[in-house]
Amino acid sequence: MIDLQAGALEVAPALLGAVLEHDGVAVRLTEVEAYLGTDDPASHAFRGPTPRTRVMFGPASHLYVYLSYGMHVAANIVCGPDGEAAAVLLRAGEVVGGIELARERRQRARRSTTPVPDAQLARGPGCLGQALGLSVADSGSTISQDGTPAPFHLTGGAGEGVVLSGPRVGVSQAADDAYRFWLDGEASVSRYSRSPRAPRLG
DNA sequence: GGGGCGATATGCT
DNA sequence: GCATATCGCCCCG
Repeated sequence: MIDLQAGALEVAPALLGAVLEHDGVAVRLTEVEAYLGTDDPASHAFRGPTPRTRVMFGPASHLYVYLSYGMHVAANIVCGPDGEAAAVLLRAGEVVGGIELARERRQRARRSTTPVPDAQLARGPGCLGQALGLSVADSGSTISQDGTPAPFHLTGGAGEGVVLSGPRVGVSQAADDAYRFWLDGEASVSRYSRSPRAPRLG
């Protein structure tokens, strides 16, 4: 059982290997990123609460979902104490349950009909959101770890496999902090891509 | 594996 | 109003 009330830098690596289940599909998390809150210029919470980011400021064990580029949904697990806007972005995972349903959802969200390899069904934040069938309406949903009825269930995690870390993907602020964590050797881990707006490495 | 672009809610000015 | 966005996909070498 993962202590989601801990800080994002502690929760993020602990989530690797954990399985998140929702609406018929289960994903084993292989890649995540920590976002620290109002102290973190890359976090959506940096400039204080807004209607969209309100849930990040609430208690842990809830989901923060937002729309990206008008067509992708990305999901974060809210962590830290109530009032602190810590969260962990779910970047990628391996579909370990409901794979047929995940395929259908991904296929429907795509324009082309070229088949998606199984390892890529939840590779990337937008793809993971599609595989789980998420929408922004799921923002604020509760996550259960003990079997209590809830729209989202989290099991396992904490200490399996080799955890590597590096800079977060696509962030222009604090672009050199190693707040991205992933499991070594997993095919479902997305390729690293630095934000074009991030300052050049010195 | 690099480059270009879609398609739109959000939040600042 | 408008720049931006925790992206993904296709096309081209």
